[in-house]
Amino acid sequence: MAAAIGEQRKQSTADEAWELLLRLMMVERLRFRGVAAELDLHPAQTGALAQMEPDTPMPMHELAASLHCDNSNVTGLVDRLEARGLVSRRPYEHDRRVTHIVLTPLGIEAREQVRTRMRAAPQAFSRLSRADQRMLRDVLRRALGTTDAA
Amino acid sequence: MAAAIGEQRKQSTADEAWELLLRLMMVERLRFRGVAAELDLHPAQTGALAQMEPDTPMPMHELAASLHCDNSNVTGLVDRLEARGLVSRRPYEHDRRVTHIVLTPLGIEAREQVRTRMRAAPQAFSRLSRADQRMLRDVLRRALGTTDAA
DNA sequence: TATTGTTATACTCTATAACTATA
DNA sequence: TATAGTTATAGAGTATAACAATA
Repeated sequence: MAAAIGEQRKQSTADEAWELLLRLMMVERLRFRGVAAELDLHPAQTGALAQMEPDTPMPMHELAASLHCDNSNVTGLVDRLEARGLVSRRPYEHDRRVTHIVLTPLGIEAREQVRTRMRAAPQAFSRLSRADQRMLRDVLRRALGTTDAA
Repeated sequence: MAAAIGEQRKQSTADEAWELLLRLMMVERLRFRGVAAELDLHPAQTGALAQMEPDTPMPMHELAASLHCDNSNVTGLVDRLEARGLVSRRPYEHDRRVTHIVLTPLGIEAREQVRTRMRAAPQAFSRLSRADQRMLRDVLRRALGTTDAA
């Protein structure tokens, strides 16, 4: 039952941890989708909102870069967010090629919804003792680099 | 610079761990996309392949369930995988409403590619000591339930 | 009656290429 | 020349509703 076709050889400890993490993320992805659906937004749209800061105009090409997609993609994305009243375009005087995007009050609210809902730890974590939670956090800090390296 | 608008109040230890995890997954998502792109497949298509087992025919509605999407979605998905020679449809005699999907040899190979490439732990984990790796794995096991509960 | 898979429809995402207006 | 954003185009994902075949 375990050694089916000879599929899995030796799995390192790190690989085992990664497998567990993938399983967790599969579950959590449903939460993402649920939040987006409740706001009647496409997942990509919630992603865009999550990238933005209130009162912080963002050049469209910068949004494209954060989303790892083409500029042309952002045009339509912003069109639809703007039609929904969540963001608005604003010309940027110092470089007239650039257009800035800003969150509207409605957009700020939606963005807060997304962030607060997604920032809550998964249910699976509440199962852990406080010591385990600290251990998990500290190990992840070390993995990602205490400073900022990703 | 840290307390901008009063955005973040108190963040629990579990929430901190979750935030780190989200940061990790943002990076790893690029790996997913890269693997799919290298195989010239859409991410959803690689997901479908990953769900299937070699020599294990799968009803289409079951595939839809694993992917958390509608049956009608799977029709087109399988159409395209079949056109690529990665899967094939097979009638199921015992219930003639059902169609089974099976991986072709080419599909098995692609599925192996996807799985082996995605099963490797992220680079961030190699930065950890063996003790940390074990700790991470064991905590995650406890979080997800040693048995199977998610 | 309920389920499986398909079709039709509509909307969104996504990339590429060509275009403009700037720089 | 290079960059920012748009447009046009094409292909894929996704859901809903309606449908035929089967249970």
